[in-house]
Amino acid sequence: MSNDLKQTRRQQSHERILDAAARALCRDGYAGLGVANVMKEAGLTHGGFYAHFDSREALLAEAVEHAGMRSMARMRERLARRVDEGISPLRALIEEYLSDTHVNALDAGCPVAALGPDLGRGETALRGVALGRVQHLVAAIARLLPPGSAPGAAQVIAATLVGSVQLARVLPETDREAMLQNARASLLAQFDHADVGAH
Amino acid sequence: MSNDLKQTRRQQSHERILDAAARALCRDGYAGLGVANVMKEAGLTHGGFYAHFDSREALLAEAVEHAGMRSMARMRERLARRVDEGISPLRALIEEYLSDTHVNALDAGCPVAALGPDLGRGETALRGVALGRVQHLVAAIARLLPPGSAPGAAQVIAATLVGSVQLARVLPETDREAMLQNARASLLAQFDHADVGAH
DNA sequence: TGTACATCAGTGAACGCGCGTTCACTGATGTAC
DNA sequence: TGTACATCAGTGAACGCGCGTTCACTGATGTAC
Repeated sequence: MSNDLKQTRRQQSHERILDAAARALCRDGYAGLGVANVMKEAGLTHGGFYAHFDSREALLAEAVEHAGMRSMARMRERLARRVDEGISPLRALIEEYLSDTHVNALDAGCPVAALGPDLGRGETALRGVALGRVQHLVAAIARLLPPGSAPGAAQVIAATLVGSVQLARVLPETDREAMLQNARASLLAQFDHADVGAH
Repeated sequence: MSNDLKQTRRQQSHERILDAAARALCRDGYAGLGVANVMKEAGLTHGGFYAHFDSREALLAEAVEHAGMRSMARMRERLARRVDEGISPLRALIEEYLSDTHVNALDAGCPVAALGPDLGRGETALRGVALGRVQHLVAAIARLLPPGSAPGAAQVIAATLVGSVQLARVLPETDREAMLQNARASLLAQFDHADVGAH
C-alpha cells in the first residue's frame, strides 16, 4: 500500500480540484473560476494549488476537458436508459439535452452550452481544448444520426441544442419549458425520421 | 449654442464610452470590460468615468442595450438591401446573420451571440436588460417569418443562429464556412418556404 | 465689449480590495536499519 | 518491532499587480453685469 495509495491520495485531491473547477466553470464561465474559491470548494487551502497545476490557465484547460468528459458520460448513461425504453438514440439526445433538468443543472451540464463564446477566447492551448470539446459534441451527435442523414446535420443539431439551452437559461423559468418544447419539436421533426409520430 | 452644445459635448463622450464598451463586451464578454480600458478606447482618462455612469455594473447594462440596438440597426440596413434585391426577408436574415462578415466581426456583431451564457449571469438589472435583448432578437425574427409559420419558430431560429455563430467562432477559419453553410441550408429548408429552390 | 465669476467635463494621483502566485514551514506517511 | 530519518501533500502568511472607485484639482466654456 505504499506507492499506490500515495498516488491515490494525491490524485484524489487533483480530482476534487478538477470537479470543483468544472462546476465553477459551468456556473460562472472562465471569469468565474478563481483559484482560491476552487481550492476551498475542494476542501483545501489555496497555497497547495501549485503542487497540482502550473497555473490558473492550466487548470482552466484541464477543467474544460474534465467538464466535457463528465457531462458526456452522464449524458451517455441517460441516453442508454431512454434507448432501452425503445426510443431512438437521436430523440433521446434531443429530449435529454433540452430537458428542464439539463437546463437547470447550471454547474453539471454541457460545458459547450455553459461556456459558449468563452470557448473562442483565451490562449492557444485553452482554445485547442475548447475546440476539442466542440468536436466531441458534434461527433457524438453524428454517431446517433439515422443512416442517410445529411452531412453536417450533426453540426446544425449541436448549434441548435447549444443555442436553445443558452436562450432558455436567459428566460424566466415560466417561459423556459415552452422554449425547450419548441426546440425539441423542431429538431425531432427535421432530423428524427426513425420514429416520427411514435409519440 | 449654450445648453445644446454643452449637452452635446457631454453626450458625445457618453456615446463614445458606450461604443467602446459595446465593442469590448462583444469581443471579450462581461469579464473583458474594464473601466480603464474602455475609457482609454474612448479617448478619455479613467477618472472621468463616474461622471457618466454610477458604476461598472451600470455601464455593463447600458452597453448590452447599446450593443443590441447598434447591431439590430446594422442588420436592418443589410436586410433592406438584400430584400431590395428580391430575396425574402427571412432568407436575408439567415444569410446575413450566418455570414462570414458577421462571424468574423467579433466586436460589432450581435451581442446575444457574443455574450451567450453571460446573459443569464449578473445582477437583476443587468439580467433584465439581457432578457430584453433576447426578446428583441426573437421578436425581430418573428416579424420576418412568412404568415402561417409555426408559433415558436422564431425562438428556434434564434437559438440556431446564436449557436451556429458561437460554434463557428470556435472552429479554425478553414472550417467556419462549411459550418455556416450547413446552418444556412438547414434553416432555409425548414423555415423559408417563400422562395425554396429560388437559388 | 470687456472683466469677474460660476459651471462643468475631464485629469491624474491615490486608496482598498481581491486575485494569482510564491515560499518557508508543518504534520503525516513511508523507508532504512 | 522500534527508532531515526526522508518524503510529500498541504498550510497560511506574504507579495505584487490590476481593477473599481474616489477626490482634489485644472482648464475650458458659459453667464452676469
